[in-house]
Amino acid sequence: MKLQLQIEMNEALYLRNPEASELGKNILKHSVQLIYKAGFESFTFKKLAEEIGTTEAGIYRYFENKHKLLVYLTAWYWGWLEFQIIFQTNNINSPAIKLKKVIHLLAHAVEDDEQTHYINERLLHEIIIAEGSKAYLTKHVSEDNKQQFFKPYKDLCAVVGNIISEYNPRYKYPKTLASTIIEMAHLQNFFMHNLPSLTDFSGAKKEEELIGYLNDLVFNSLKKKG
Amino acid sequence: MKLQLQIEMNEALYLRNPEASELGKNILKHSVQLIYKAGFESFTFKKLAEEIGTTEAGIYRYFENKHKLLVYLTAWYWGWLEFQIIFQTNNINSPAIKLKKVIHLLAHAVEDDEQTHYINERLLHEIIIAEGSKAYLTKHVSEDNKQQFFKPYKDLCAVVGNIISEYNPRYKYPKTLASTIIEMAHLQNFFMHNLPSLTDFSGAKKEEELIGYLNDLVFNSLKKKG
DNA sequence: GTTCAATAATAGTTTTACTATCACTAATAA
DNA sequence: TTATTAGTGATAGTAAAACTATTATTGAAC
Repeated sequence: MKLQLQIEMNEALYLRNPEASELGKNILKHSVQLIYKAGFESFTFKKLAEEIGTTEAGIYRYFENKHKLLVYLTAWYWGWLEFQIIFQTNNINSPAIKLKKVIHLLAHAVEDDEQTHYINERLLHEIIIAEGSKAYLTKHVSEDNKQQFFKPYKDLCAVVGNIISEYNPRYKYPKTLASTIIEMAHLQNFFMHNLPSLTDFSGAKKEEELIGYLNDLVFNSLKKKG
Repeated sequence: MKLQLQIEMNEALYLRNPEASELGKNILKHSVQLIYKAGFESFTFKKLAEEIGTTEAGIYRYFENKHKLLVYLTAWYWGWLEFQIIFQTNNINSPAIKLKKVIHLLAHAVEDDEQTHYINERLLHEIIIAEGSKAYLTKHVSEDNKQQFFKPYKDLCAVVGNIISEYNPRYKYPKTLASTIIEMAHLQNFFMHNLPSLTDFSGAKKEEELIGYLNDLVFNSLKKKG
C-alpha cells in the first residue's frame, strides 16, 4: 500500500489547482527550487517559466501573482508540519514527551520525505525560514486573514498550544508560547547560519543547542509554582 | 540647553548623508510616513519623490535603492532604541529592574520623542514591527553583515544579553534570549493587532498583557535552580 | 570672475508584473 | 459524429518599477 499525503488547500489561493496537472506540479516543484536558490525578491514568474519551459502567461493561469504562490507554499508547509506533529505525537500520553517531540520537529532540519515527489520538503523548510514571515508581513494581512489564508498556520499553533495547556492547564499564555517557539525555531536557525553573533550556538551541533534552548524556554515557562 | 541626539550611521548605507541636507532629511521623514501608510512593498522612490516635491533621480543620489533605505531606517531605529535602553537603565543597580525596564521599552508603544524632528519614532516603531525583519531576510544577508549593516541590532542584542548575564551569570543562552525577546516584542505586537487568534491577548490592555508574557518568559528562564 | 561641487530637471533604458489574443490538442457530452 | 470546453502554447502588448545618463543651474571657494 502506498499512501499519498494530500494536503487540502484553500481554493482562494490559486486560480487553477496546481496539484491537478503536470504543469501545476512543475510550477510547485520549480518555484521551491528557484526561491530556495535565488530568494523570493529576485524570483519572477518569467524566470520560473523559463526554468519549466513554459511561458509567463502559463504560470499566471495558476497563480494570481508571486505573493499568492508564496502564501500557497507556506500554507502547504504548515499543513504538512501539522500532520507530522499529529502523526508523531499520536499515542503518546505524556504531554512533556509530546512537547519535546514538537520542539524537535520544529527545530530539526527536515529531510525530503518523498511522500510528495513534486515538493522537496527540505528546501521548502529552508524557504519558510528565510521567507515565511513575508507571507503575512503585508499591508493586506487582515483581508488575507479573512480569506483564511493563514488557517494552516493558526491550526498548527492551536495544536501546539493545546499540548502546552495539557502539560500545564494553568499557564496563561499557551497560544503565545506556541507561536513563540514556532517562530523562534525558524528565526534562530536563520540567525545561527547567517548572523551567528546573535546566538549562543557555534559548535558542530548547533541544531542540538537550539533544541536545548527551546526546551529550556518552554519547560521553565511551564513549571508549576507554589 | 537643547540636546540633539545624533545617531552615527554606517556610511556604506547611503550614497550621500541624508542627515546633512534638507532634501536628505525630507527623504527620511517622508519615507517613514509613506512606508507606514502603504507598506514597504508598494513604497517606491517615485511616490516618495512626488510626496517631497523632488525627482526620482534626486532620491537615488542619497540611497542606492529602497532596500538600503529600509536598512538605514532599521539601523537608525536600533541605534535609537539602544540609546533609550542605556539612558533609562543608567544608575539602576538591580539587573531585575533593568530587565523589566528593557521589556517595557521593547513592548510598549513608542511616542514620538521630538528629539529628531525629521524622524517620527512612533511611526518608525510601527514600521520596524511590520517590515523590520525584511532588512535581513534576504539572499545577501552575509555580505550586508560583512559591511556591518546590522551592527546596531547586534549591539542592542549584546546590551540586553549582558543584562541577562548580569542577572544570572550561569544562564547558557543570554544572546539567544535577548534576540528572542526583541523579536517577540515586535512580532507578538503584530500578531495581536493583525492575527489576534495567534495570541492570548484580547483585552483593552493588550500591551500590558504582552509585557506580562515577556516578563514571565524571561524570569522563568533565568530562575536559578538547585 | 572663474572653477568646482552639489543639485535639479529631463529623458531616457531595462526589468517586472501583468493582460489579451489566437491557435492547437485532447477529452467529453449531446 | 460533431460541438463544446478545458488545458496549454506562442506571441504580443501595456503600465509601472527600478535605475541611469545627460545637461542645466546654483552657489560657494579660490
